Amino acid sequence: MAERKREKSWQAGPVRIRVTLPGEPAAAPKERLTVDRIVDAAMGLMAEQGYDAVSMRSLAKALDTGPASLYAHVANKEEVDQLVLDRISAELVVPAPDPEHWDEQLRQVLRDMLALYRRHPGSARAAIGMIPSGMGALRTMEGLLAICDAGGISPQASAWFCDLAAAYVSAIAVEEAIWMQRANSTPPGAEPDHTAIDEQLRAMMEALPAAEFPLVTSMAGVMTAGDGDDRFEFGIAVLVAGLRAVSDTYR
Amino acid sequence: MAERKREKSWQAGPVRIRVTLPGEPAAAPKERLTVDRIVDAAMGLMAEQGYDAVSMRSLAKALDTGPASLYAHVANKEEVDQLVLDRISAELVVPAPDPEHWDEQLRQVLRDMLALYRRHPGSARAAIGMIPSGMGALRTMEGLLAICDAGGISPQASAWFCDLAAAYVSAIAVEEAIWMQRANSTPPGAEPDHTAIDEQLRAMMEALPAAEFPLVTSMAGVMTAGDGDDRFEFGIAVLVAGLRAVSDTYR
DNA sequence: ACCTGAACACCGTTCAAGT
DNA sequence: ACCTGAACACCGTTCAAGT
Repeated sequence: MAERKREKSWQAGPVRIRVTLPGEPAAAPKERLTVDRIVDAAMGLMAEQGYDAVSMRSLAKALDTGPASLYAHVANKEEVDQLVLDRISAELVVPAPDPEHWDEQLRQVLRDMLALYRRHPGSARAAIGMIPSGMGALRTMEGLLAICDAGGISPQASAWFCDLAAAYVSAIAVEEAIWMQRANSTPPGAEPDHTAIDEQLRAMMEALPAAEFPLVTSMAGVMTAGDGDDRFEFGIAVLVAGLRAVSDTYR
Repeated sequence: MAERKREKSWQAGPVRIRVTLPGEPAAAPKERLTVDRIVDAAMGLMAEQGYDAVSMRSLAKALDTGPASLYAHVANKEEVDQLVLDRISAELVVPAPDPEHWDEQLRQVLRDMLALYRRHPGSARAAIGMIPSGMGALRTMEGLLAICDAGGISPQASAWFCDLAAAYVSAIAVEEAIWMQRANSTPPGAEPDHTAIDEQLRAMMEALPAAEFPLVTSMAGVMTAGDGDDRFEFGIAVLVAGLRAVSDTYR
């Protein structure tokens, strides 16, 4: 880690020569703080220890300074979150629209969005309540609109669908992130262990008074069936089928 | 407030007689701490100042004790959130299923869920990542399953739809709550001022390079159209129509 | 059994001072 | 222009001590 820092400091910027006197321990030539380095550190902390581990103070420590130094480069923690999301969303590629397969394309983009959140554990938590105004998010929107258009979906329905889909995917991602953190000692990044929690949940539902909860008790199995992917696949199937069904009434 | 406390302390529990010596200032006879009073205080703080204003410390201050005292009645902050949600969810009434109007009934329950979150500002934030295991949430599930069943929806689709719907509604509610808090000085509780934010967002989209963002720029108007209710109405229309369309493939 | 004060290990943000 | 130390006003939780 410290090794990588030193390398970079030789690559970037004007060369800074440092004379190390014989006895003196080779003090790490402190690299200048930049927005990019702050974002790098934030993503690293998130990936390793989850969203809650990212604070202005932990960030500063990771960058080997005090928290106050960060404020010369970012306005506040919210801006850090925004920047992290911008960086991440650049990874998503939306395919050119194919009118024959617009619905499968739509579902695939939603799958890719969830995969993106999963690939960057903690990022979903940062996305809560964020208005997606970064270039990456806008590119994704443009792509989604193009696919909807190719599918003959009305503009109003397409536009609102972007909202709906983003809300759904991020909600699922946040849920997963929190479960993972709760089922602790699991390293963040892996998919949450649905089966373990579901087993408990199922037992709880079955133990409910059948008179008051006839359906929940009898359907406990089906309610806790499937892993995260199964449920997500159902979710995006509902969304896209619903969009098709509703499109004409929102012209 | 101190007045109300004194009243209650005379009503409930064994009578406690307090002799006040002439010169002594009439010290408020401190009411015993209970889980209910903690939940009351939490809901009050949330309603008045939003979710972030509820901390174990602010809660303790509102109850006129130190934070440590709370831990005799609740395990931690998460349990407080859980208890608040349990309390709130008891307010939701799910109608008896009417096979003729199952889809409208479903949409109405989702509307009521959002209304519930709005009526208790901050509650949506508490719901993030919470597994709905309280009695209120389970009753709501039972009701939703009954309506789906009346509509001929397959059990697997019904079960997963409960998840999907809950995720969507709470995501919207959280979004609204955060926007409201950001558009500060607005008292929590009212609907967020969509028009103001959307005007800005629309201008931003229209200012984008048209070559790279042909659809976003040309559809800026339609993308920012409608208030929260319009968008939510679209969302639940998509959800319910999608459920109908997809039901048979999930048997 | 319930409550308390004090402490521990944290937060985000600001600001005067340094280089 | 950029960085720093120190401070301000907070967090959740624990724990020994009191009643």
